[in-house]
Amino acid sequence: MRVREDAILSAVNRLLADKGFDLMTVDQVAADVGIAKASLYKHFASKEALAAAAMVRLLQCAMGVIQEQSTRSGVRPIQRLEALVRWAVTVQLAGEMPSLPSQNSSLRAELLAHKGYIDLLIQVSERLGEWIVQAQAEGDIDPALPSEVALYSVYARACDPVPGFLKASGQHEAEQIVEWVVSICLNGLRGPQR
Amino acid sequence: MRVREDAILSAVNRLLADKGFDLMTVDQVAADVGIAKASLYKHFASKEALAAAAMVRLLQCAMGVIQEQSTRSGVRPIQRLEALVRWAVTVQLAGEMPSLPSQNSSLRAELLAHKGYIDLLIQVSERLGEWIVQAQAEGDIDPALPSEVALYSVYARACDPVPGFLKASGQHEAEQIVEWVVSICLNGLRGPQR
DNA sequence: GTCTATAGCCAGATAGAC
DNA sequence: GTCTATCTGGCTATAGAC
Repeated sequence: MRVREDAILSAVNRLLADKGFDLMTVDQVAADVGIAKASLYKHFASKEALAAAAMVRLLQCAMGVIQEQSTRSGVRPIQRLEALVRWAVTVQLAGEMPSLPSQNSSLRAELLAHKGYIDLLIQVSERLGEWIVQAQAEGDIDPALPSEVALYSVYARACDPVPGFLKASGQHEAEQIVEWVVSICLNGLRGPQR
Repeated sequence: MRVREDAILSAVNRLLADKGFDLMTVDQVAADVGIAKASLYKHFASKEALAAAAMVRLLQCAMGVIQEQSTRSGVRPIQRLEALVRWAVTVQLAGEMPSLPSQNSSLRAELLAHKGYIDLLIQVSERLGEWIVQAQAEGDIDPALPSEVALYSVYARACDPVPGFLKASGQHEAEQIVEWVVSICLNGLRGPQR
């Protein structure tokens, strides 16, 4: 059932964003959805599969943002990148960005074996890579930087602890926090002042 | 016994850097040190206490770097900050930076109750805060940025996934990776070009 | 303070009826 | 596909001898 699985993934997404993979329990997922744990396992083979499916959904959202930015005309590549970074930071600040530990080996294995996930990840990386190279040609990203470095720097905004800390301090508006984090990111990639 | 506890904390530090708090097991710590698990609990009351002690040791190292930088004369505040960021990134890249999940509640509670930890954290934050304000006065950090934002951005370099990813790609030297990450961080804080 | 042995708990996963 | 009930294993922490 498609609707049921969507509800499951929403719960997984929320729990991953809230507690992370290691502290998320399948019992909690089942409780949040309102079904028995055994029923969950009829839809997804393992806890790792749950996380993988949530990550696929996230990457699909990212591709949506990328597609949307691609249709804008008369826009510099750096502005498309900025829009994607802003989206990522906004989602994270809203507590809706699932976070996976890069350390967990069973999870890594499952993710690397998940064709849908890998394919999407490659797609996203290639699209962003193009924008980065173009932005370097226009001088908006330091041409001395390998595009790989810029790509990882963009990806890292999805798990940046800074927005969360600033939000927890309670002294700033969410929109303001997003602007700071986005501009710090892009200014960092722009390179030294001349 | 002081030597024994130092060996324990070294093992904890290594395991925290390698697997993180949730995946680190007390059994592994005991095995690494070469003693029985029950003996471990004679030195530290809980797994959380182990992590807290490791974090205190890390903050002491950070204070050491700060003190050392304070003695340098004729050096701009931004250069002192740069040295600290470089130290953090280097430690992290060497796989010696313990990482704690900001989500785990039992751990957070124990850390916040640990006076030695909190005091050190405040000390470090105040010292770095001074440098940041001075760097803003000299135009090396965007004066429009609350110093708090810059402080968190510096702290975040200790758990930045970018150096690890770049190292895993195997295409770059560690020194080169450190320089990229450090300069991206400082350029980001410098603000927009004029 | 060190050990062996074990208590107690909890989480992932499964069995089997409906 | 959903449920209740249970298995299984691993983990934190402790008991108790030496």
